[in-house]
Amino acid sequence: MNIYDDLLWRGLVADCTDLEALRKRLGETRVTLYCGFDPTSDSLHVGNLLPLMVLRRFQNAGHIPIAVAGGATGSVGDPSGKSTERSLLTAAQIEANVAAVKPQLARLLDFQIIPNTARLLDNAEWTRNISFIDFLRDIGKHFTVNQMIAKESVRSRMEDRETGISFTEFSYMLLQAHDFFVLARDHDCELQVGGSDQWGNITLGIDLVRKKLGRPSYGLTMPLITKADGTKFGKTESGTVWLDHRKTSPYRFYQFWVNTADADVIRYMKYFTFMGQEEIESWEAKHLADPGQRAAHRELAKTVTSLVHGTHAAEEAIRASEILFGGGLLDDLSEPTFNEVVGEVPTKPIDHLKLTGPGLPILDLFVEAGLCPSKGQARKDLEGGGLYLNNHRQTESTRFVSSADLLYGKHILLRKGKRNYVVVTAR
RNA sequence: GGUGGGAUACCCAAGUGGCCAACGGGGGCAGACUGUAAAUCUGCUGGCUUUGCCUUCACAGGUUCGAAUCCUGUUCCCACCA
Repeated sequence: MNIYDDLLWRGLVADCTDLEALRKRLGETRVTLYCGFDPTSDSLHVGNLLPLMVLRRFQNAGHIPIAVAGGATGSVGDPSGKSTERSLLTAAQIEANVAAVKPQLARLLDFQIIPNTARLLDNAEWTRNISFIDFLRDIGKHFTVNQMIAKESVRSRMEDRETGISFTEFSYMLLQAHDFFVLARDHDCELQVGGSDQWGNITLGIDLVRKKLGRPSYGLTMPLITKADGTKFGKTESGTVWLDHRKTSPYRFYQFWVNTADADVIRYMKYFTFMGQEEIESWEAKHLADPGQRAAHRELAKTVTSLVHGTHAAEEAIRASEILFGGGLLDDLSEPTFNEVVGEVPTKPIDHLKLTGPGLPILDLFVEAGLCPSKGQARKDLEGGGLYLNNHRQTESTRFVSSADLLYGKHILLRKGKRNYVVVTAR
C-alpha cells in the first residue's frame, strides 16, 4: 500500500497541497520530508507523538524523515492556534528544552537503517548566523505583508484588538518558511508535515521554495486529535501527559491509554500504533464482541507505552496496573512484585519514629499522605467505606497505624476510593 | 450626580430574629452496580480533641437572652433616571 493511502485509511490526512501529485511522487522514489517540533517545554507530550509517528511511518515506507528541533522558531513563538501572545522563553530555557527534546525525537526514528537514515536537526544551526539585514533582503523580499496578514493565525489575532500580535510572532511564519527552504536546498526535502494548525506556515514555505529554487514541494497536515466527550486530548486530571518518564511515569502513561473511551480506541490505534489494517480490524472485532474485556484498550496502551518507554517499562506498568486494579489482597504478594507499585504511584516518606509504639491515628496518616484534605473529611471518607490500608477496607476511625502494619518492614499502601493510591514509606 | 436593588459555602441560588454549618441545583469526593467505562441509585461536601465544641452568610460596629436575618457606617456590584 502506498504510504499516502495508509495515512488516508488511518484518518491522518486533514489536508494536502496537491493530493494526486503527492501520491504519485511518493510512489516514484525516495522522498525526504520534515516536521518541526518547537521546544516550548522540557519534554514532548502525547500530542507531539502523532506527527512524530507520521515521520516514522514515512521512514518505514522507505522515505527519509528529518525531525527538526525548533531552537530558533521556539525562541520566537508560533502564533498558530494561540489566541494570546505568549511570553518568551529565555535562551537558556530554549537550549535546555532542545537538549531534552532531541533524544525524545530520536527515540521514535531509525538512525541505523540504510539508505533512508533519519536526521535530527536544530533550526538554530542555520538561523543563528544570518544577519537581520540579510534575512530581510533574502527572505522577506519574497513575501508581501498582504499575504501574511491573510493567514488565519495572524488574522484572528488582528481582529482581536485587545490582544493583538507582536511583530515577533508575526514574523514566525517567515522563519518556518526559511526552514523549509534550507532543508529543500541542503537536504532535498520535498514535503513538510504537521498539525492542521500548521497549514498556513507550510504553504508559505512551499511558496518560498518555489520562488528561490524553482521546485515544487508538498504540504500535508494531520487532523486535530479529538475525544469522544469533547474534552482536550492529552490531558488528565493531573495535567499534560508527557513523554518524559520523570514528568509522567510509565504507569501513568499506560493508564492514560487504557482509559481511552470506547468510541476512540480504534481510531487511536490507527493514529498511535504501526499495526496494519488487518490487525487493527481484528482488534476492533474483538472489542465489539466484548467491550467489557477492553482488549483493544490494553493492546493500545501496551503498544504505545512500549514504543515510548520500552518494553521493559511497559511490562512493569502492566504489572503495577494488575496489582492496583486487580483488587487482590497484598498478603501473598512478593516484595519484588510490590516494588513495581512503589514508584508508579505517589510516595510519601514518613518518619519511622511516628510508627513506633502505639503509632499514628489512621485519619492523620491519610491526611499526611495527601489523600484527604482534612481529618474531618478523612473521617467521613472512612465512614463511607472509602479508605483502605494495604487494600483492607478500614472501619475504625480510632485505629492506630504502627510499624506492625508495614509491608516488608518498609511500606504502607493507602488507598482512597478505587484508584487513588499513596505508598507511605518509613524512613 | 439622583433613586432603587444586591453582596450567602467551589459555582449558581434559597433563607428576612431562635427549629441555621445554613433548602435546592451544578460541580467534586466516596459507596452500590459495572468494564479501572457510560448511565443509574445512595451518602458526603467549614474545622476539630465529633452524641459535643469552635469559626463562617461583603467589611466594621450596634440592638437583643439570642442575628445570615434588625439598625448604623464602609467598600464593591447591578438596574432605572440625569
